[in-house]
Amino acid sequence: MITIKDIAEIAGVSIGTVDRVLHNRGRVSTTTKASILSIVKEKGYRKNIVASQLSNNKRTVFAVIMPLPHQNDYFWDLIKEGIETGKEKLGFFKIDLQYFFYDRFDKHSYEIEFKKAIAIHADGFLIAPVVADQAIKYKSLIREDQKVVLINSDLPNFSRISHIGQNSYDSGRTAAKLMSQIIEESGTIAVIEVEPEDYHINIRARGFKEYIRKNTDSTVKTYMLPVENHLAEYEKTVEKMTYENRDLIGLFVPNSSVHYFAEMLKDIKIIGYDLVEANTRMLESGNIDFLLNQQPAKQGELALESLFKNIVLVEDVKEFQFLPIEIICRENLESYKLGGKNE
Amino acid sequence: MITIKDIAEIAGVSIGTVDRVLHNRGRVSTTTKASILSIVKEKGYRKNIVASQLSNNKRTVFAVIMPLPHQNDYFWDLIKEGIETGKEKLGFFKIDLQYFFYDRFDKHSYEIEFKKAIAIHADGFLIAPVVADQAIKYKSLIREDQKVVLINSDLPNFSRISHIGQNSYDSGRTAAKLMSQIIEESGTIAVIEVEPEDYHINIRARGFKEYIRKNTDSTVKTYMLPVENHLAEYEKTVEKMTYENRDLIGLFVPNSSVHYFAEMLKDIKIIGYDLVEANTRMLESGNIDFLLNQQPAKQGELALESLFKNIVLVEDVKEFQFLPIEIICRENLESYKLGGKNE
DNA sequence: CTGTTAGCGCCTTCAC
DNA sequence: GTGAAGGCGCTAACAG
Repeated sequence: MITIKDIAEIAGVSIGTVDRVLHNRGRVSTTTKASILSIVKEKGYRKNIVASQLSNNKRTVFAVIMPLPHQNDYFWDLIKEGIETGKEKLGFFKIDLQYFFYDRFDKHSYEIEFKKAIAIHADGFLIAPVVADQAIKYKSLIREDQKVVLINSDLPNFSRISHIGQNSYDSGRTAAKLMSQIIEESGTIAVIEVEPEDYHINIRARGFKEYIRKNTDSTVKTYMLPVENHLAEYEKTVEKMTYENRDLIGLFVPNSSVHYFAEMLKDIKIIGYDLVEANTRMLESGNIDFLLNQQPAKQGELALESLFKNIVLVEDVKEFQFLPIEIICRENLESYKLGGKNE
Repeated sequence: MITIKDIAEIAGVSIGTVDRVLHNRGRVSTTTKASILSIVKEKGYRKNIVASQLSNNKRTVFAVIMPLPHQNDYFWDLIKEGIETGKEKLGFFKIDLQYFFYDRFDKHSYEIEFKKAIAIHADGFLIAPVVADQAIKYKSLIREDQKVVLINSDLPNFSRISHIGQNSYDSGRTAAKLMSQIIEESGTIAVIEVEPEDYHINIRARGFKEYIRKNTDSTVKTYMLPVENHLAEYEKTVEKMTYENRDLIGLFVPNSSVHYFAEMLKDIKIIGYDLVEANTRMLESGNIDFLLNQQPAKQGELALESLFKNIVLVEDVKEFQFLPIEIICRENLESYKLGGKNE
């Protein structure tokens, strides 16, 4: 592995000069610059980040903008954990994390937190843009040289180095496949949808419905997820669902709120999302048949790793990083709880 | 973060002395040693590996001892890939990998390769001890100060810093749960077992059988996996299986050879293991219903990471690291192929 | 037994 | 424009 000193020697200049052209700072005569660059290219020079980090005294700071951890049944807490372990792994590299949690149900919250994040002049942003319209509205506050990674859901025309998430459509289809296997005969299957802003959730619902229609004799019927997080609202929805469909055999809830429904519904097959505490309990008790998982922790970890790779190591990062669609039932649940972090 | 220099200052000694006690090299008076250690503890000193690596000129070398990558339908190649990406992530840290591939079907191969591995005086060993008896027989050749990580299967009384694998019993139960869901009525389910030396495979079979017996009305019947990898042998087994059981409704193959069976058997439900090429093709075509995955790549990566952590960073590593039991069907297969490494 | 010193490869400041 | 020099934190060799 060639070093900056080697280059200097070959070019017949000092390491200071080499450094200058490598970082595009200070003035260097065009001739020496060209000669240095050609050596760099020819010899395949890559900077030694270990040395670089040691010497470099500035810390790189990342702003994490995401919903309050407790929202969506603590789903976001899992993401946060992953970000944390990502930082852990980066060990002695000088990176700072600053969190900005917004209330996803409060219209103004995103703006407030986002502007706070802008103010710290971070080198990179890790954003979970659940409130799509808001995220798009303020995105121009991010400077060109600040890198962003979008996590969990993607946004069109949002300039970012990477999006980390899951293929929502296939995920819905996977749920449908399972549903079709576990129902004993055909009937009506209820599908929950959500407010349009959270569109990747609805894509799951679409994948589910299209699969069921194409591959089974069952019918699907759509119900809206209560906007207010009150038990009474869920009860109303469940009542309506059961009243309207005497032949109700299954329910698909494309997000973490499946446990609310599972608690009230017996004798039908239920498939939902996310290994949040409330859901895993229902899975264990048998009220929920399958949960799909989107590896929130892994998403967080990958997101941080990607920012680091792009900003600190100055390496390219894949524009899309889709994680596996994980299927969880009672029998393999334990193996997921441990998550490779046991004992 | 406190540095070695800070400690020296506080203790009123030179950094050389501090270094000596931290590395247990050279003689240091008991008093100064005690005082330094107390400061270390009190201030929570952790060595800066970035600086350490930069300064340290010796490379640490790991010996990887595993079956030939192409064996078991290229399963081991997946493990190897994981080890490789693990190394990739360790980037500029000076670690060397040396592979020693043994032929798992050749009695003497393990001994030969293992002795070669011993000869390089590695700092750590990453061993996949499929041939349990051999591995145990020669383990004493490893020195006390050499750390070992066992991957894929574990060995009793084998002194190792960590075992990385999967809970075989639960994995069998998970397969059984799926089988019980997809069969339409009861009948006979064939289960394949293997030579006893590969015992974790048979534990899967046991988990499967016990679940089926307890939770369904179906019967299970055991057949042995052909020792010789000839198509004719598989054909014989399949013939026997179908001839003996007119009501054959399902087949469980607890390892990667499921595709041989799937190719010949129609109209029954089939569950097997591992996302090797031959199997994923059968999953796509519908001949196999579910595959369980044991994250071979992740296993490899974790194993390398664990060695690194323990040897280079001198940090503790969990003794058991069990990975999730992953369920794959046609609909989520694509998401696993990408494996977060796409685009 | 203990202190000093010269690097590891890169970055930054200062002087010419 | 360019070079020289000091330092990041740790290691290892050398001198007492």
